[in-house]
This record gives sequence, C-alpha cells and structure tokens, in this order.
Amino acid sequence: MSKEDWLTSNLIASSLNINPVLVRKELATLKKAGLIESKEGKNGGIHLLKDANKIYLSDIFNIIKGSDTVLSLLKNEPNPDCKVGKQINMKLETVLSTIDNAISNELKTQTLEEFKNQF
Amino acid sequence: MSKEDWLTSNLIASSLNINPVLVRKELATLKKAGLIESKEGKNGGIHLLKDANKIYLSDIFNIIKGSDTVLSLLKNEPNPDCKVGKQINMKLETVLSTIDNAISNELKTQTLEEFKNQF
DNA sequence: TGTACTGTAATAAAAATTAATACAGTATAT
DNA sequence: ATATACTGTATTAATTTTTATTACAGTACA
Repeated sequence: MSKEDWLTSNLIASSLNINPVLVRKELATLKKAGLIESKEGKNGGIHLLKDANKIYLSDIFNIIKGSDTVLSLLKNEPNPDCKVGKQINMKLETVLSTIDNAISNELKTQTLEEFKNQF
Repeated sequence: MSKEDWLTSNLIASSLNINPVLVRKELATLKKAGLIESKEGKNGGIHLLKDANKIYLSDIFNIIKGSDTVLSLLKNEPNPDCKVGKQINMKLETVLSTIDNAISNELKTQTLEEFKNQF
C-alpha cells in the first residue's frame, strides 16, 4: 500500500463480508487514535499514517479495545447483600487488567507488516 | 469451605444475581472437567475436588474457555473471492491461540486460594 | 454538475445471551 | 413412606447485543 492508495470502506466491507457502515465505524476509531487518515469525496478512502512495520498488533488491539477489558465479566451486578459479591468486581478488575496487559505484550511481538507478509 | 460443605446452585445464583439454571450449566462444565463434585438430593450441592491452593486461575479459565479462542474473530466468513479473505482466518487462528496461551500463562500465577483470600 | 467517496444517524433484523418454567431423578430427614 | 430440597436437563420466552439496512448531508474529483 503506497502513500497514494486510498482503500474504500466498501472494498474492505466486501472483503470482510460485512456491512460497510460497520467498517466505517471501526475506521472512525482508528482515525481518532491517529493510526489512519481518511479522504472524503471521489477517489477518497483511508490509509495508514505510519509504515506497517512501525505498527504493532498491540497498537491496534489497544485502540480497538478502548477502556473496556477483553473479558467483560464486570457487567454483571452481583448481589450487594453478599459479602463477596459486594467486592468481587473490584477484585476481578485487577485480574482482567493483567489479562489485557498479557495480551498486549504478546501482540507487541508482531508488526502489521509481518502479519501482512504472510499472504 | 470444608470437605462437607455443599454449596447449592441457588445460593451461588443469588450471590451472582443470575438465574440458577445458568449456574448449573456452568457447574456441569466444571464437573465434567473434574474440578468439582456434586451431590444430588436434599442437602446436596457442589464442592471442589481439590484444595483451592492447588487450583490455578488458569485451570478454570481453560475449562470454561473450551476449544474456542477468547477473541472470537473466526466466526466471520470473509469473502472467499478475496485473496486475503480466503486465508485470513487460518492466519488469525495462530495469533488468537497465542493470545489464549498468554492469558493462560498469566493466570497460572494466581491460585483460587489466593484470589479467595482477598475477601 | 454528476459521481463516488466519508461520516453519521436512525431504525430494523438477526443472533446470542439470559431468564423462566417445568419436571424427572435422587438423597435426606422426619 | 413421604415431604422436602437438591441436581440435571429440556424447552421456550424475554432481553440484550450485534449486525445490517436505509437514508442522507458533506466533500472532492473529473
């Protein structure tokens, strides 16, 4: 992908076999995070702002993940009358954060370029 | 929890604030995996088959996770006419497996006993 | 000025999760 | 023996989440 290639959300959507609007929503997240840039109008689209070999899979993971934890066990609201239930989400949060970090660290070992070169 | 304490699914459900049937389904998984034992009939319930300090959070994680990957990106069926789409799930699977391993390794560092003792 | 994009909102449809109901089977206590 | 309180499991309903669809304003290019 050279600097002047602009990928369209329709092309991506048809490759992923999902709806273009979904793609554009995810791209909005990546754009906000500064990973990609977009161009409106005819012949527009998106492309990366950095070289793929400077982008680690962890970067993408962390952007898409946002502030949630990957394992979303914190949505449940345990019985507050239960001594354990009252405190467990706080304790779980610690575990779930270390899990997110473990994933992120693992994904630091591969660049987008390396992933791409498999094809 | 001594050897003769039998926790009922209703108690667990009311602590978690979810439906008892859901609890019993998860317990069935843990039982099949040999982590817990159950007793039917009056005064029945479930309890651990091993000491909590011999059970690592990773054990529970792996049982509950089953054969799926935690990040379930493989359900999508990309366009098979796309050169990349055709192959990507295979390549993703590798990444997703390393993620599962990373989580499992992280959770090996804490026992159920240690987690419990926080309360 | 028509065309092909992004960006975003609103709504609908589909899928996944959770809840509810029901009940057979079983062990215990009285 | 029999009422009681459990597990185990099936079926169906309700709820929530995810994904798709439709629509359209804004923008840049040819």
